Amino acid sequence: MSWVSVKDAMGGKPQTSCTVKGWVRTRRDSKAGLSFIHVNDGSCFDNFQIVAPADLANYAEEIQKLTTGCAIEATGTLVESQGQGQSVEMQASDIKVVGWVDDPDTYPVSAKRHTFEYLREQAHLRVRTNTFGAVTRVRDCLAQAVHRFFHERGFYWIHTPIITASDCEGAGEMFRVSTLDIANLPRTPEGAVDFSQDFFGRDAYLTVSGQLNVEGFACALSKVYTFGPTFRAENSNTSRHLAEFWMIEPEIAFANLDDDIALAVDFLKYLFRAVLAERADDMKFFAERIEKTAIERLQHVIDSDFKVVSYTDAIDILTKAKKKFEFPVKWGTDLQSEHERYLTEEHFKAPVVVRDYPKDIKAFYMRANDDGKTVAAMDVLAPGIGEIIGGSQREERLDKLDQRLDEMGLHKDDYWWYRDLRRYGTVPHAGFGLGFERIVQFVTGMANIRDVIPFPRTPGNASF
RNA sequence: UCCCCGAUAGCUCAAUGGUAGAGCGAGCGGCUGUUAACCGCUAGGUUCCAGGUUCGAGCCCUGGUCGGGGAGCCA
Repeated sequence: MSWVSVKDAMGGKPQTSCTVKGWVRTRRDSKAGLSFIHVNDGSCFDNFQIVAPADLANYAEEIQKLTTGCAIEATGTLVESQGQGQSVEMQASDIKVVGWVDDPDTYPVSAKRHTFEYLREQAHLRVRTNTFGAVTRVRDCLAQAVHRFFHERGFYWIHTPIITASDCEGAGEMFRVSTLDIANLPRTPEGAVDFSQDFFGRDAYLTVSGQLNVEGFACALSKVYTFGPTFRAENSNTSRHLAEFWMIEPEIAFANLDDDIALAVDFLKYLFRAVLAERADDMKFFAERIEKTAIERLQHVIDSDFKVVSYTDAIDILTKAKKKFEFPVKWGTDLQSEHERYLTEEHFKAPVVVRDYPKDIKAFYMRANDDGKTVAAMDVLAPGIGEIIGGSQREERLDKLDQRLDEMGLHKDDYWWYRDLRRYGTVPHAGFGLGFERIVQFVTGMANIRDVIPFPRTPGNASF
């Protein structure tokens, strides 16, 4: 039998017949001889009102026993609603109960307010709530927009490896990947674990970044990006960190830091426009119930000219600021989040790009500037959230790259293929990285990053 | 990982070291073209786990687990 989504039913023509399927959110009985059933199937934020007349064959036996969470299939005629709150509803002629709720008293997602902390323990059911349904749709909208943005501009999506044999990526603690018997590890004569007997014939890890890999593809296909899972084994217990998260990393060839910044600005504006246009229903909910400024702050970023300021000038601004900072402002040290927030929220009152950071606080692959002190790195700071993007122009000159590897005590042999890219037709290139969940957080206003990913993985928690 | 706070009914929270309570949810009934409706009644407890102090521990002490806020690290 054909059926339609709740979204389509609500936009349907009165006096037409259809079937909808979904899960009961609430049921109210009226002694006027009918029940009101609100059904949601995830196709949109709103619930669909089904009017069940008492003369349905299963009215007393089943309809009046429906509780939150039951799955039903309802067939009837669309009519203009006699009540407030919806324009179209269904006058049902047949309602089948597809799945009952085993014990309504202990149904974990009953029709009442729940804390996000509690719902996190019910991650398989929390998506049936208004908030998590909305988060899921917005997350999908953003993911689709990410691919659309790059596709429209001729970028290729590169599936960089999840497993890496490179333990020198330097971006954080890594998860080891191994098939060795932990209870009975093979040993070398010296007593070390013998990874030559492991699956890959050496030690291996889960990736912390696809950047080094994707640089190779940029130096052949010109415009590329990664969008995939990323893993950090850091013992971080914050509302902004996950052990498993999704990261987006574009990389462009024949490009400098200015091109990189322009791309980042376009990218953010594109994503925010997409979500405002496509998920107005969910964004209205976030603005009403989660974060009052959810919509206006996206619009603000879309309408703003991003300010671009050098790190050195940013230090100057912070030094002259009347505000007292907990951490001292000093050239050569990284900006604290309080410093970043001052720049974007108080001084510029707009999104800010800070560029040209001291080389000693940045990674080896960032391109040395002519001043000998700074590198072509940039961070995009947004009001209300702080750092949202980090990127750089990459060092394409082999002698300069080797110099940095030496200075930082890294072994050239470990980077042989990365160095090859500088030996064979090297070109200026640049890119940036952005944590997908942080964008979802910024857009929705959700305070904890664990609530914007379906099944969060954090230290001490890999449930579900 | 560090600092601070917390864990009691399905959920959110009360309870001077002395009989464990309320609201919501659930069940039953009433009322109503209703909107997370409203009114009444009923049921519902290994007080996170393991020890300890005490005549007596939800409450005090020790250790642990998990959660929250902040910090660091970052995306």
